[in-house]
Amino acid sequence: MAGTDRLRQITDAVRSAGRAGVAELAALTGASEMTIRRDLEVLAEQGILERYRGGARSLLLRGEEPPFALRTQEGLDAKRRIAAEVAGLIADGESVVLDSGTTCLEVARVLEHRRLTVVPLSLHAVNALAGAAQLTLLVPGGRPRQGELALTGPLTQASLAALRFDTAVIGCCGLTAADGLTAYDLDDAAVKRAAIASSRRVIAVAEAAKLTRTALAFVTAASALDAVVTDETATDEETDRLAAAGVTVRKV
Amino acid sequence: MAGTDRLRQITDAVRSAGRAGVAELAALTGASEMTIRRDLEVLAEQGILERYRGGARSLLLRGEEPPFALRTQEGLDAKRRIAAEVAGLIADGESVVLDSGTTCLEVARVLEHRRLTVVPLSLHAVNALAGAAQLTLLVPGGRPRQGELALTGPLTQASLAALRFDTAVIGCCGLTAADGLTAYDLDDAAVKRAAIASSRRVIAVAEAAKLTRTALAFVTAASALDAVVTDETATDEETDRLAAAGVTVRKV
DNA sequence: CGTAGCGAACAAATATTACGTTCGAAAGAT
DNA sequence: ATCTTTCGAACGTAATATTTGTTCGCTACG
Repeated sequence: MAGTDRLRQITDAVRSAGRAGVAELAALTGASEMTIRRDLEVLAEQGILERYRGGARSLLLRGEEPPFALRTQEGLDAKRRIAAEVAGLIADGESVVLDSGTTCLEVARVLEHRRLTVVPLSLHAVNALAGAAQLTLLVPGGRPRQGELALTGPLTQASLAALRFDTAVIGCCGLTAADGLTAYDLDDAAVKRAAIASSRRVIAVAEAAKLTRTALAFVTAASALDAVVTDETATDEETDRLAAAGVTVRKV
Repeated sequence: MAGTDRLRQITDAVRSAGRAGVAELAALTGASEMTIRRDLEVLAEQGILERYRGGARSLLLRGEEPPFALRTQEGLDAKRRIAAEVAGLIADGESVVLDSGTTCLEVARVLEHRRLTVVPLSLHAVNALAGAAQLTLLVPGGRPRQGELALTGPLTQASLAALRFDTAVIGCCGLTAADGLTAYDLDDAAVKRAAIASSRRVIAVAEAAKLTRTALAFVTAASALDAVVTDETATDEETDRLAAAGVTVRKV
């Protein structure tokens, strides 16, 4: 799909200016106005922007998390490498709780043909694993959040409380030695905590960018993590601080 | 896809004869042997048949339930009509538990844009409803059964026990006044019972063919049902008996 | 060790999707 | 109320993906 690139352009333009006109976007992308309108329709459906006559305004507040569909594409290579590394840390036969988020989705894809018990906390991962014959898939209950399809709420908490895992693979929005592992969404954070509480070992996955960020909801201190897998662009400064907190850090 | 028709032909031929050769199937369908081999590969992956050198043998035991992918297509019209009728019986704002099975999947599709709280017992229905903005989707926990993707097990039971519904829409494998509502799978039957136990009103959906069948696992007596929606090809004989048991019967 | 069947690789045909253009209708401006 | 602009449905075309057939070296089985 050549349109993906254009959708990105439109999203960026609308987000940075707050709003943009159809003609303007057509000139920017080189596509016809009709195509732009169709794109805007798609993006509006994803909740990324809001249409008005003649253009669209951004619904993405600065500082807010960009939508899932966008994040899946970003740094895909790094995510794949991280996922492969995580897969290497998990032994056959283990039971694993797999957090929501795009990085964890890549982990799901890598685990598809392994002999494991996996409990994914996002429907995206559930779908990725639904066809796997070897793997024992267990779905926790919960309310899927729009777009993200992350399961949260009392049903999720109850499901996790009823289970015990060898390993938790946890994604995050921010992770620093000082502020610990943080998330944007409070409900998500509660689920992550429940997953960690039911697990013997915790592996956090975080692209380099996240090691310099702190999000709203505190999940757990860095010292509670057993391992962090990040990508090679992470600075030693950050990773050394995590290592000092007693975490095994892997850059890939 | 023109191939769907051919897959059906192959499935039928292999099932009725027990096994069939590649050349034979190529002659039957008018396709090349290579195409037949590819088809057999697909069907083998779905667990419908088993390949051997020169052909394939059926894995579908007589009397056993055919796989999900096949059943979705069968009597689709009747299922759609039944689904529309069920949708009419449900008022906005209700909370609904929606059983697994192909007929209930059609019900899910019809409910997509309604303002309801829906708890589907199959991941197929979950996926059909995941994009719906109006609708409050709640996923029960559980272990998805291969192909069917029906959620079963203690997690499902626990999720259902924690909820109360206005309406349960229940599918079945067999439904007669004498034997009640029955299912092929014991775990499924347990989930159906739990769903019924948490619901104020129970609507059963059943194509006409099911009104003459009885499957292994007993779920509930016909008298426990509030309504049955079936298609027009159902005989009065059957529907009258159900009506006599105190069930409202709708033929569409 | 020969032969029938297999499946990878390539090529052709076909279906699907994306895109642009036109045009009648609707929204907003004057 | 009228005019202008934008919208989106409908259609045709181009690009792309999927399906199907053919060839050919390889493998399993007799």
